[in-house]
Amino acid sequence: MPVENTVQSIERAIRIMEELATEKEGMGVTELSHRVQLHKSTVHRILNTLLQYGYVEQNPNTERYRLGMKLLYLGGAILDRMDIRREAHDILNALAEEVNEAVHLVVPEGDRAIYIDKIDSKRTIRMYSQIGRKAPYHASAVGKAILAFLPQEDAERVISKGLEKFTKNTITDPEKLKEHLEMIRQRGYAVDDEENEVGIRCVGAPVFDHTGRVIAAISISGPTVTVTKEKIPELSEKVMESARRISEKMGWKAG
Amino acid sequence: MPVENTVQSIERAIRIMEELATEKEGMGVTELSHRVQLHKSTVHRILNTLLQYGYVEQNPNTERYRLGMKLLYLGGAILDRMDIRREAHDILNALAEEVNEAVHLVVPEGDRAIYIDKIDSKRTIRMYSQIGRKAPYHASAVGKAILAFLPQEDAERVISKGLEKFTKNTITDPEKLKEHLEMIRQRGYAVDDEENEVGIRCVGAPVFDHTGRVIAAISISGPTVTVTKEKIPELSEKVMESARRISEKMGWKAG
DNA sequence: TCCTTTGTTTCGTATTATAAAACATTGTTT
DNA sequence: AAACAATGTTTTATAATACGAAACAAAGGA
Repeated sequence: MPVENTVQSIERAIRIMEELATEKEGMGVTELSHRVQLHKSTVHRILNTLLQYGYVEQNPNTERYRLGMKLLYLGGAILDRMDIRREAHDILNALAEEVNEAVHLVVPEGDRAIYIDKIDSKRTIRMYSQIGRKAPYHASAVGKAILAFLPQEDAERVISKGLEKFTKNTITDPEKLKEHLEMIRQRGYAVDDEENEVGIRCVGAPVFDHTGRVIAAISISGPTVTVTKEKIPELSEKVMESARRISEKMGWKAG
Repeated sequence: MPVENTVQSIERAIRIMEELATEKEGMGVTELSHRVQLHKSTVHRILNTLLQYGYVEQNPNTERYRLGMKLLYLGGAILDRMDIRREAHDILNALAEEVNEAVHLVVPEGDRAIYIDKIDSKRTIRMYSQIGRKAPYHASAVGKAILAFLPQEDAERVISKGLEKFTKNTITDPEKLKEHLEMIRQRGYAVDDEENEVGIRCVGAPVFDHTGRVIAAISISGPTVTVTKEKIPELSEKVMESARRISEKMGWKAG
């Protein structure tokens, strides 16, 4: 998708890095050039550039390339500017300890919610998640918890872009979603009942700042075998309590 | 520093992103073009490219540019491939809780040690640190803890590159450092006594893998007013115990 | 030994990125 | 109100750069 007034070679570098992000063990030049549909020597030259600056590293034995640690520096700078991450971390830790499931913190980012912190569960059967990844607003507990408390015109804009179907449980009817969001506003928490991913259930609650705006959401997430429907009442109380505590740390006042 | 067979415009994009990483609140086009010494319209075009792909974002009110969340996705992919981070996190949390100081996990990265996880202390007076940033081997507790257990030729290579002076306490004499590393090997822990930064003291210990190689280090770090010299014996025991537990999780066997 | 495959290097030139100039907008000063 | 200053954004001729085809080097397998 070429965009106007952009630098093509930078776009190519971006494509290459994003392709490398999908392969934990890295990739060779030939495979990568097939994937991004660029000539092998072009890919090699771009990789060499990224290699010189630490954005890519090469395994000397396998000669495969993978993302380099310099991206950690840049990502770390972003994490570091997020006050809410600092404020929420202990509360998330305590919550994860208490319920023994994965716990996540997300913030709104464009048309999706982005994971900015997580505490993994200690169970053998776990769900997979990754900082920096995004979740759809309408199909995730954290997304719905944010959507329910966004200003109406913002929520309308999200809904009007269409509600993609991820599983047979995903809410794809705008009217149905709006009713659902009203219910979330009444209850104070949201449930993703295998709407985003089969076999995963999440209970989420919104976080507010000093102006009363929703700025984030947290969730308790796990496989449906451990996050059962019977547990929802208990988990919802706990996630709301933690969200309230984080909100207060962000300057929110009840009422 | 131009390098051969590199793509100049990609290098420029990298320089721009790294400059933006130094300014939490972002920067305008004009300031940025002064800093990277490129024409304003060139900088603008590169920024626009990065903007389109989420690597940079622009505050609509101030028009300032800052790093974008896509870097969090790439950084998250790197964090996610690190098994040690997953294994160590709970142990680090417990340690931080126990000593009420900042706790860090670092791994070797080229000629420095890079921070890949941290637990901040709950005290009012804290030290500043950031995931993705690097510490010099010879002047940090984590660095020295790794250096002391590296194969001799690797340690020699590090030392032969010169020992930069950061404070009046920094060890800059190669012979003195080698004696110091021997002491660390005997004791099993390292101390950074305001060698990297005035007012900061750290106690670190190495982490080993199943082959017996040093693969990481952890530390307890804080301002000298709370991490006092009197506390070093106690803190060293605790940091070594935690490092040993992480080592075992990484497959290390004593003996 | 020959063949295949992969990563790396070379180099002519077509394409791309540059940067100077102009423009649009906002805030400040006279 | 008009003039000025400063900033971000757009336009465009062309110099510079990036591209990609071809060749090369090395390793592994038949």
